[in-house]
Amino acid sequence: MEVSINLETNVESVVLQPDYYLSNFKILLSFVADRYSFLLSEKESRFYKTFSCLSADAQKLLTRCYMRKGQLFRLDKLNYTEINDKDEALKELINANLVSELESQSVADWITLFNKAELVKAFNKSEWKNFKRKELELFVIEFCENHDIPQAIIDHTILFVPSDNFETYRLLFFGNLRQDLTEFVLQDLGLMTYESYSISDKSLAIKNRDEIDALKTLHELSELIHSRPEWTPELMDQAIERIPQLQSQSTLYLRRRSKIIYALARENERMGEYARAAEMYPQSQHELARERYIRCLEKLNKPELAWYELQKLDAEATSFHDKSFVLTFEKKLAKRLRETVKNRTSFYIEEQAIQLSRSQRSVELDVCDWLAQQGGVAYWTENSVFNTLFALIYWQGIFEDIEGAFYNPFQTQPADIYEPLFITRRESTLLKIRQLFQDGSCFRSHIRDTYQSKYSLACSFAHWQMVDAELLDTLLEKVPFSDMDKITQRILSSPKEFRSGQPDLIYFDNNGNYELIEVKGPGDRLQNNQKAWFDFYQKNNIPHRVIRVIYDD
DNA sequence: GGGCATTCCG
DNA sequence: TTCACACGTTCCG
DNA sequence: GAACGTGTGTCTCGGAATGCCCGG
Ligand SMILES: [Mn+2]
Ligand SMILES: [Mn+2]
Repeated sequence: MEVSINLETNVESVVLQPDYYLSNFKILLSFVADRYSFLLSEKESRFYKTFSCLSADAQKLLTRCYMRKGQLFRLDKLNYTEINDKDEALKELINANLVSELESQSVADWITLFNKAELVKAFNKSEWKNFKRKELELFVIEFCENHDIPQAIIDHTILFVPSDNFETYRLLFFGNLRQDLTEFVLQDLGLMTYESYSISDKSLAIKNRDEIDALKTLHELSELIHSRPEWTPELMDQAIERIPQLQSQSTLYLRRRSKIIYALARENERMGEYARAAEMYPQSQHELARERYIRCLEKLNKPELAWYELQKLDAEATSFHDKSFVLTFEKKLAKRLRETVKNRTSFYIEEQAIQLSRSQRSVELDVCDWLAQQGGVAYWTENSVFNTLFALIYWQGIFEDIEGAFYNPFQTQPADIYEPLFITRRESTLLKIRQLFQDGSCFRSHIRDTYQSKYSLACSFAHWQMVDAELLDTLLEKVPFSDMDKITQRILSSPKEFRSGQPDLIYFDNNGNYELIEVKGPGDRLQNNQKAWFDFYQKNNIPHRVIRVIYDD
């Protein structure tokens, strides 16, 4: 039986209104004003009122600025045909205190707004022409210390458009600061379609005022870390100083704070600051924080404490990663402390070595071809196959209207998907789904129905382009339901831990069998999360293989 | 002038 | 705003 | 072998414009 697919909407046929972005911006503002007014400061509430009273031109100009990067703009670069009277709009915005002309004389503020040619010309220094951007900036800065800023620069009107109010609205609307107004456009153009869950009045991303400021700070720290700066002790001090100390049980807040603390502590390790790192890790709920903490204790010459923490971790360890860490690290510590270690069986798996001649393509594709020569067909899918099946099977649970799970219209997964309570909150729905499978015959139609009705809807686990209708048919035909069920149940038990680590290939031979195959190049080895899956396959009689490629040179 | 990254836009 | 994976180097017992 | 750092392809799309660098 074939799986048919709804045709996607024709992207070309969609034409947006000239003021599409203003409509979207207004939707965002009113959504927040309706749901979160109890969190807004006086200033933020006034912002909404003030904005609403502006002329359409002024609203458009301000929104256009918010859509751009940064808070400083050259007036001559703000050109929009749909704005009738830019100068009048600007006057309005300045009167409303939403925009001001830049007063700062600081070079660093305006220098990025000019390109090299403009700077060379404005300073009338043709000898600077061949400098690289970085060098040129140094000369400009030095020159401005002793001279007036050239008229050619001053002649440009530079606008300062503070975005802190908008950032608050954006944070409350999305529940994060990574999404922005382009979400609306992508949806309107039909490039992205979201599941139509309902968002109740009580389903809020943030519930305390203090969390707003804390989350903003965490986002700034996250951007700092992501920019990979040169970590000097001073910079690190400043960063750590900024970590919010707010006591809140909000999982959103704790998760993001834990991530920042972990990243900064890890950076302290690289700087050799093990003592400080060891102070930080216990404050983080990051899944690797306990391991790093113990490593730091060992570096700090506290093997007894490290041993104690390691035994504690061993008793509580649930993840394969923690267990294998305990296994290797206790040997190292035991030697030092003359302790004895329990005899544990470590993971082992046989590899099949094959010899191939070098090609231009990836080793995975080489093995796909090799398998095809043996008969049958192989797909390079990594995690996408079983994550997609997981989504298809448990879709109704994943997108169930649970309070707090969905708080903006552009989510690809519920907010609590990585929490242990995810399953408990959806217990009855998940049970109903499982009951469908009691007689073992309904699962195919359940999966097919979901595939057909939800096809192309955005879900962080569903990879529609990777698992096309043909592959889905093959899967349903060749993979026994009991295997599919075991694997997807495992993903359900901890989506965060088990959404990765699945092998490279899925292979279907000519005798109706399937097999999960990990390809390893000459210098590559199984990673921990890959071992965890193979361990699971071994214990559950799921067909699996590791193929080691050797190139004949 | 080509190659590449970033930004803006719909 | 990654994240998942592969690959190369260094270090140590 | 263990541990670490880094590179690469996914990136929520795809095109146009801009800016920078580098080699001819
Ligand atoms: Mn792989
Ligand atoms: Mn592989």
